[in-house]
Amino acid sequence: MTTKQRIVDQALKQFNTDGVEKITTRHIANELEISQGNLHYHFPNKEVIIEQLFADFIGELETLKRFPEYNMQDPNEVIGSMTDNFEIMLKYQFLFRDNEVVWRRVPKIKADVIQLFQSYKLRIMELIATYRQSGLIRNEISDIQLNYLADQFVFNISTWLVGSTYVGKIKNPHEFYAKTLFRLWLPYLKVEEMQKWEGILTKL
Amino acid sequence: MTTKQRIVDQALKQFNTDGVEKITTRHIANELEISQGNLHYHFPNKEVIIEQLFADFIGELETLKRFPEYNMQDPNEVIGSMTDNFEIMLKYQFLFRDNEVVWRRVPKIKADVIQLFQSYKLRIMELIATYRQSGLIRNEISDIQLNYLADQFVFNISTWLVGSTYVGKIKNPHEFYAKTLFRLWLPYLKVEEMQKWEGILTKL
DNA sequence: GTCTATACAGCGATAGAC
DNA sequence: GTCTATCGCTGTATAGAC
Repeated sequence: MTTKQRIVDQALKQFNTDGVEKITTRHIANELEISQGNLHYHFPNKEVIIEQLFADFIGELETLKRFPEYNMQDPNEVIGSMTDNFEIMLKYQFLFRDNEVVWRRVPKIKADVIQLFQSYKLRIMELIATYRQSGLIRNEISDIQLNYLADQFVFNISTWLVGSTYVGKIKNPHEFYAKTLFRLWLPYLKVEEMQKWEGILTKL
Repeated sequence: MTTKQRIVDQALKQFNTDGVEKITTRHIANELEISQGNLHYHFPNKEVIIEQLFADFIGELETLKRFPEYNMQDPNEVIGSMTDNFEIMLKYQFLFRDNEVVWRRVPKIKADVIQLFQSYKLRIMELIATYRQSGLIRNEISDIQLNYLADQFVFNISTWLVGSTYVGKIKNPHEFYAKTLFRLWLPYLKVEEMQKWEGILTKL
């Protein structure tokens, strides 16, 4: 492994555990037992390390299957899709837990993250439309409320890493919160479908 | 106004706009046109200022009417109750936007905030039980799902200030998100009730 | 209570030897 | 590519005069 890669890996580790504002280039260098001078040879400053980590995050997201490749009529695949996404977010959790700190240092990341979640909303709205055409969704639910449902999905996706700290430790948080996210659907489904989906959930 | 109070007010202002990790005692003193030495006479360090602000936050929360004093059968009062809470959270928003940074500096605040939101969950569960007894809630909804609804309320309350930054600027965010929170109820209500409540919402 | 002055530690960044 | 040495800046904290 190259020194450059070791720096990135170690930075991620320490950002996640100790916070991006506390960890300095010195801390990272010390932990790796290399000199600061060496670290600064590879990265001129902390911002560039953060940018690299964000690029890695986006890169990993793009290795995932795309929505159309999942069979979203199958609840298990829906949960699987969410779990995959959440696992990557968990790996780069400092980007979301300390989002304000990161954004103040590297404003470009804010714009990119916002755009990312907006694209999620579009995909979820398409999914809702599909479910509706398939007759899964209750007829009494208004369009406004369905748009709200999409907002709630995005809201949960974008803030679960913050909200989870209020709840406490969980073994596999990415799996747990994927299932939690899935529960958002239930009261919007027709009764038979709701009970079927809830059955799947309790068996997992 | 005493110097001590002026320091607290100015600190809150700058923490909210520029971030608690960036603002130092020097910044606050400069902005107030007093010396650092003077500031340190009143507050030994930044942590104590933060603790003071948190105490003020709790103090303001306690001036609110308590749940039983609201008529929670009246949707308008439900929204009003949420709006009141959100307004105070908005005033002290750095505590929630930069929660991790604050907690790393003053760990006690983390424990207190977690406890606060847990007490919210209990109150919401009581409210759900009341609504259920009044026959407002759909019979098909399982107990697990109702517990989940309470979790969703707490989740939304604890993270709305984070989630709102992903959405964009809004004039009166505390009002807007109180209404948003209110919409969580709708798909859990019996149809006639749901339509009544949704009607109230669109009129506001 | 408020000021000036100062000490001290830690961070970011660079120069220069190997 | 890696090291040591060092500089300038900023943040925290204290001493002492008024």
